[in-house]
Amino acid sequence: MNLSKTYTPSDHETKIYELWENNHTFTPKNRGSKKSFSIVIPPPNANGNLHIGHGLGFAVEDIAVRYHRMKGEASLLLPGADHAGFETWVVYEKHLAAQGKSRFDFTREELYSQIWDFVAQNKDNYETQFRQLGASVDWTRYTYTLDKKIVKQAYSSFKKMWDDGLIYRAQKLVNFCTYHGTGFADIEVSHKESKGHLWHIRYPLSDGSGEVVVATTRPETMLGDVAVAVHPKDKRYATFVGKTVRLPLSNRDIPIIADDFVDMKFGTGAVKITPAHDQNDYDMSERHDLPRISIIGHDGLITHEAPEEFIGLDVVSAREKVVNVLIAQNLLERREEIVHNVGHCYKCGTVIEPLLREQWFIDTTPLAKEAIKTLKTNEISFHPTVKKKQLITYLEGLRDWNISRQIAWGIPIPAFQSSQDASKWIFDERVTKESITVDGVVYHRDPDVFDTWFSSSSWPYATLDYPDGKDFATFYPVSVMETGADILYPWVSRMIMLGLYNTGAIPFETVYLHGLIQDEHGQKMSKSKGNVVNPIDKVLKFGSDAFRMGIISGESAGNNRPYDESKVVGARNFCNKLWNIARFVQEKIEDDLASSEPNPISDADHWLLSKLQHTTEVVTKDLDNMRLSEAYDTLYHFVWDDFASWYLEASKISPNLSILKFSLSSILKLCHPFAPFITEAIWQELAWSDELLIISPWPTIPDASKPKAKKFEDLTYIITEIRQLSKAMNLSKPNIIHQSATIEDNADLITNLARTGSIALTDQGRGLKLTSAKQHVWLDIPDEVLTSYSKKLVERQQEQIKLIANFEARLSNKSYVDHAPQKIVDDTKQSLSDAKAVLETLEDELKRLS
RNA sequence: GGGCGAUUAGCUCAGCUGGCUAGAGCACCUCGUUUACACCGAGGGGGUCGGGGGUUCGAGUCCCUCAUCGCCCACCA
Repeated sequence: MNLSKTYTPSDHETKIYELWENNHTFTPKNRGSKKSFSIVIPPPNANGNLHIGHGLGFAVEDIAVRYHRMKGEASLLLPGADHAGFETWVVYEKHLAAQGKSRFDFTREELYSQIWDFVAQNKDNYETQFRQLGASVDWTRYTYTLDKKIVKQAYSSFKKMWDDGLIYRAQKLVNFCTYHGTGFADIEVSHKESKGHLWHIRYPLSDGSGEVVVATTRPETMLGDVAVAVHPKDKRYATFVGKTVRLPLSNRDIPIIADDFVDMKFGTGAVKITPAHDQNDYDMSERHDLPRISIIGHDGLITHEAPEEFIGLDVVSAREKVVNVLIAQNLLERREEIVHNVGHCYKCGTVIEPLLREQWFIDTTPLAKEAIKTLKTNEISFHPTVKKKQLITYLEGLRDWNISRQIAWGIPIPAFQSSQDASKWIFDERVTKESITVDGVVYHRDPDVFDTWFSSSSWPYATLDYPDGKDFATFYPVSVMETGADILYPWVSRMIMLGLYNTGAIPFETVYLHGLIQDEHGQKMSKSKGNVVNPIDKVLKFGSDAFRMGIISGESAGNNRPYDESKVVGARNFCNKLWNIARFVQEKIEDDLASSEPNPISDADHWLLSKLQHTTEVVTKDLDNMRLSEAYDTLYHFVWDDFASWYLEASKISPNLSILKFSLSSILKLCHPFAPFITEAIWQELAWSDELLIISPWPTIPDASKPKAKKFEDLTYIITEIRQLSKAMNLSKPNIIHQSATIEDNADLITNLARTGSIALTDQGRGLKLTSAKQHVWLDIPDEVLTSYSKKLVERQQEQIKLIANFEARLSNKSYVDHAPQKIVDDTKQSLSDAKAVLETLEDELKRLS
């Protein structure tokens, strides 16, 4: 074996990943075992590069899967890629624009196939990045969201809902982006506070007996007004209800109606009603049976429904012109500045227009009801728990889901419209045909595609070959759904609804939501701000293991967190520590290939074994509960502080090869889920190891002698105190005298670790007595030297006095002694007597000095 | 307008069901070439856990309230 001084990740990572892959270690084994563990990866956009959120997500997922794999469970991490309908569409449109073209230059089929190729070009890139991050995904089960089985599932979900009457087609208001030319679900609209105006416009009564002043933020929509509404109890307008006003500009007579919805306190208390361009007004039109006049088209321009002079204007120009005409006719009473919420397209920022359009909708009421019921019975656990409550609240207020999208890139909706009766639609999967003939009637294909979230709602079981696949039987429900907290509503909620609806079972047992990684200043990362941290850059710079440990360090479910490179650096250093620990152990063991069971002899051996046992228990429990950061922290300190700083140092005096071997092996196993590459790289170098670390069993640690472990523990306190005192008094190799067999037995150890001079037994103590352990140990120093330390002694004396007062007060409180658990009271008594002993020692020394 | 979260060392954060004489990493200070590691070793300084009130023998941890910051949802024209 020949390990270099520092660990160089790039020398190993590619080779190690190939080693795992070539040995098919990612494909689940032990299918017959009682337990299985599965995670299906939230498929990243096949077209894009992985971002830091994926880096975090994969780290969490891969740690969990590697742990369960080592526990001997059939473990699956299923990789995938998302065609990401709208997201990719946006990218491709930019790509077209760069070539001076647009979507209007091609047919839908042409676009679809062009984008297919465009995405395929990036596939290699994408898979390379998965490998660089060390994700132990089973490539044989790689699934693309446009794979046949996923499309098939989308169609069968659609058909089932159609048959169950949950799918309906209706002309309703749709959130429409006029730039991208497509509608969105409510949840995809991004609301932003914007400055605007509230315009007060005079609407004269048709009979000339007066006027009603309405207040609106969108004067141009008055071209589509069909009524004016007031509150039924509003005395100001009581006599107006039932009359009509002559709508300015359009010169139509429209009724004044009464409706509870109107807020008397807002504006003038009179609202103009434009059902085709406002959700509230639409709802009111349903209640009062009002017509709907669309005056803004899907192109964002004023339609022919409007008066001649406005036709073809965009919304902004139309607004300006309407206002000018109103001013000219003296119909504008005043203008008020206000701040209100306006919906925007989350991609391009265009103001979303609510427009009338025929779309496919899912009646979500029964689906949400089932989901809420399931959530309330705690069948699915959440990290963090608070998200479940939020999800229930969201589902309780859910509106029907518009699943039609007017883009070319996506799964075509398998529905055809009758050429004879526009209201008649049939389900048919022959979507590659523009029209089909059924029973002599010609039907035309719906040109729209599904909302991507609709097909991805079935991801947990469609990937596992629902309903008949072996994987479905073994791995469903998925053990952990790990994803970003930001897609709780659009994705997680729908997977639960659709999973229950389609399979009759929960889609996953646990939801783990990670927060957003922000830049180092807590700002959201975005390309436009130029503050994006590329995970692959960090992998190349610090190593894959360092990146993943750095990124999960401090991770707590659901919390957003700034990227902290110092954690990655710390993790890189930790990797190097592991490397050098291995070098040291290998050097001691040399070619001793005899495999031997751990055979603890010295106090240090017992101490190390008991620490290792405790660490293993804690780490196992934390991993079971997805407390990854805590597990990592525990391991880090065990490896660095207990094993390297104490045990290895002690081993320099008298090495126990069996314990060195056993503990290094155990450490590599425990660290493997967190740092897969370096642990495997070391494992492959070890003379005594066999097989592959990735599939070796999770460690079990034998019991050690508690009293012996305690003896070493005391030694660590004594050594630390000697170091402290030496430093404080600037001593070089102080001599030690004592009356302790433990010290006698471990004199060499103390000499080396505490850098002391001679160590000798004594009848009579002198110098400075140590206070950290029960053994009688003195630093053999003259009183003159001790005097220099007296100030510190007084400080320590004061501390002890305070402590003692504290403990005594507690123990003299009868309520405390009566109510607190016995163990707590005993501990306090122990602490008190310890503190008193320390104080006594300190006071003796001070007395002598004075 | 509703809902949720956060506020602990200079920075980023742990602290799960109340027992803490409050922790970690980084940063900072001092010393150190002891043959695994300077991506290191040893030692050290630094916090009245946002303010106020309450429950309790005991509160960073539970409750109320205020303040500040953040996120999400919502149809105030």
